[in-house]
Amino acid sequence: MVKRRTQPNNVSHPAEQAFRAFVRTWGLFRNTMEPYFASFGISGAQWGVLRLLMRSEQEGARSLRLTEIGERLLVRPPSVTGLIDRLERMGLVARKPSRVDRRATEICLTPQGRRLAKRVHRRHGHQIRSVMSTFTIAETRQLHDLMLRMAAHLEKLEQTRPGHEAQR
Amino acid sequence: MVKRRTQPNNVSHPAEQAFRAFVRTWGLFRNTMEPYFASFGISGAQWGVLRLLMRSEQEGARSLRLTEIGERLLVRPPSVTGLIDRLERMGLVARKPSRVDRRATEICLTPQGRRLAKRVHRRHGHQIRSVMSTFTIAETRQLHDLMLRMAAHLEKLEQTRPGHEAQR
DNA sequence: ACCATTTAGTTAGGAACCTAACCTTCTTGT
DNA sequence: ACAAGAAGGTTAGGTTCCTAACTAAATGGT
Repeated sequence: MVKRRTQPNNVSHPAEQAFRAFVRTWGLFRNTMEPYFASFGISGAQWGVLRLLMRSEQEGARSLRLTEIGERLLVRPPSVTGLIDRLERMGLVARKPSRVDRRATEICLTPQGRRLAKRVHRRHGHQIRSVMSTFTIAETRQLHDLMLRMAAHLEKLEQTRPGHEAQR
Repeated sequence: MVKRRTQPNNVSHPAEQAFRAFVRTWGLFRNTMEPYFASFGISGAQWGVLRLLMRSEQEGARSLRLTEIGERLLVRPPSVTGLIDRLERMGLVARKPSRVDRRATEICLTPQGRRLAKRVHRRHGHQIRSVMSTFTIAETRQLHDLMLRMAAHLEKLEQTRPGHEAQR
């Protein structure tokens, strides 16, 4: 019985420690953010959509397609369908058929959705700075840099993953 | 109409940039890890449970309570119930009533669950190092440190949050 | 001793993800 | 021109999370 490539018990590779810390921190982050969004009557994912629509309005685009929303939020089409269904039922968002492509649906904010998005946006900077307030500016930039690098790496991994032909 | 505490359009605070990068990276991370776990026929959450049980076996404790599992995985009791239900149905885990506390249930690995956990564990180091392979060792340690600090901060925030009496 | 509270776990119902399979409509190769 | 394939979106069914409300057992104060 040969022991190979195995760390001594309880002493793991630095990569594994960082990996676990990342997972755990995400859990705590989620547990912090969801109640915050709930205080506005929405979820984190819903804020993602509202924010995206608000942004694209500011850039002159009045609406987005489901597919575009999914790509930007890293979520697959069926999830977007459900997300938009609920936002539409809440009166925050509206679907309208695209003129140029009869398969496509355009999503835009309703006036009520726009008001809510602005209300959240006004408080959001506060919330973010509160969550990030343990870090100095230098550390914040370090984190930003590490996250961008990791994201780029994961995107590259995804492209080279087997069984990855036509999807996404 | 006074503009206060608002960043010029599209140029956000460093904290906000890091925050967004963290969220986006998590999305990519999830999209990488879930298919990996799926190749073993389990989910990330299920691996969390199997790993915890494997660890506690190594430390001499043959079983864990639902509540303990939930605390360690940062998940609430009803989620643990469902998670264990499915693992039990898959034959990877078994429930048995505690002798010392008739309210409590002890969860332990079945032989099949133990075999699977070991099989995943053998590949897991590889997978982790592949995900983290963009980082130098120094950067990995930096990430680890930042994550631990952020986790500690979020735990502190949680304790000072209003409406937080007897839960968790 | 006994009643009130706390703790362990479950159930019910809802949101956010996923894959697989499907219908339409657009695009493209011949 | 037209059939094959790609692309936009939905439906079906499953997992993982949540809160609220519940049962049963343990604990603790008087």
